Formats: sequence, structure tokens, C-alpha cells
Amino acid sequence: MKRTLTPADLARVAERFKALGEPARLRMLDALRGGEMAVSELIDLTGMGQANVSKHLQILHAAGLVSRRKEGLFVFYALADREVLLLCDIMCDRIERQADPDRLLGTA
Amino acid sequence: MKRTLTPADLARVAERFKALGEPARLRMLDALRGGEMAVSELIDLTGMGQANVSKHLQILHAAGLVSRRKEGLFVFYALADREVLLLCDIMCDRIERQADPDRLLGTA
DNA sequence: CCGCAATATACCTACTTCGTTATATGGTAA
DNA sequence: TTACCATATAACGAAGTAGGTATATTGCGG
Repeated sequence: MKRTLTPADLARVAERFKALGEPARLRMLDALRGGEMAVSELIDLTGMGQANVSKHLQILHAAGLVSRRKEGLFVFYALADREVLLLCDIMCDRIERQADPDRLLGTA
Repeated sequence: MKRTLTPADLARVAERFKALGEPARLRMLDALRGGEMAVSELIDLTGMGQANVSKHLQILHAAGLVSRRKEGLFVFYALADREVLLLCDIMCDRIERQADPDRLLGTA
């Protein structure tokens, strides 16, 4: 197991995790599970403002988590690869395992 | 694959990713790979300020990423489980795969 | 050409977060 | 008890970020 990440690499890793660290962006990634979507679809689906959705998409794209494809007036975004979902699923599994007992106790 | 995360769960997932979204905290988690460490060791090892290290540890602990153990004057922190490292490794692998060609091409 | 539709960007405000210094808490030893 | 050590917390300023409105860009149709 190599421990040879440069500070720049470390910053890049942090950038990606930070991009995943917003509920709004997680919702957008979840919406993209079914396949690519145009910005307007994401706006409609999430109920968020247009400028806000666009900015979040830039952040996700800068982090390499989503890909872009222009087609006429529309821009379609898609998950960059399967690992993005893998990360989310691992984290969600942790949440579900820890949240379930809480919910039973009414701690939520 | 269930898509039944409540908004509260979504916020919890985001909280955890956000906790991973800081280079300083990633360095601390990396330092904990070898096993539990006292706060003063982390301070010494990372060169960060004492108050800063303590605050970052509270964030990691609140996110459930590290565990605590008090022993006399010392408090030892350790990785909460193996999945924490799994997440980091997945992300690091992505970085290494994407960073290497960039470096060769001088695109960075 | 003009006007419109989809997306991106600039700008602003409120809020959060990082890092530091100073102080408080808890535990140990003399 | 008092002094000291390790850790936590408070308080502060600087910097970043989310979300909104307004505006710019880009591509299409008339």
C-alpha cells in the first residue's frame, strides 16, 4: 500500500469528497443513476433554481464526477463512471445500518 | 437497490463526505492507518496547531469516521472501521489513474 | 436579421468553515 | 491543595460557499 500522494493529489481527493459533501449535489447524482439528463430536467426534477443547478453541475464536473455532452441547445450530464455510485452506495449502506436503530428509537 | 433515503439520511451522507473533503482531515485519517494515536502525536506528526487538530477530530468523530478512547490524560483516536479507508483508497485510485496521464502531458 | 430558449456566469447577501490565540476542562503528581 | 500536562472549547478575523437575481452566452427558428 503506497502512501505517496503528493499534496496536490491530496487536494484533488479532498476536492472530490467535498463535491460529494452537499445534499443538493447528492440528489443530482442520484437523479443521474438512470442515465444522462439535460440541465432543465434536473431543474425540474429537483426543484432547485436554474443558476444553482448549473453551478452545482460545474462543481461536479470540475471534480470529474460527471461528464458533459452538448446537443443543440441542451447540455446532457451523466455520471462519469460507476465508482461514483459505488462511493455513494458504500456511504449510504453505512448510514442505513447506523440510522435504522436510531429510527426505531425515535432519535431522528 | 433501494432509493429510499430520507432527507435526513441524505444530510448524514453529505456530512460524512464533507468530513472527508478537507486535506487536513485526510492527512489525519491517513496517519491513523497504522493504528490509534493520541492527539499530541497527531499534532506532532501533522505540524498543525493543537486547537485545529482537536476541532478536526471532533468533526471526524461526529461523522462517525473515528472512534475515541480516553486513557489518563491522553485521548486516543482510531479509524472507526475499514470502510473509511476503502472510500479513501477508491478515491485515491481514481486520482492516480487520472493524474498520471495529465502529468505526462503537462496538462496540470 | 430578430427573438426566443437552454445554459452559463456575475454579482450580492447570509452563512459556514478554516486557522489562530486565549481560555476552560479534566486528570496527574508533588 | 497547587502546579502542570493533554485536550477541548470560545472567540475572533479571513476566506470560502450556497442560493438568489440579473445578465451574458450560445444555438435554434422565424
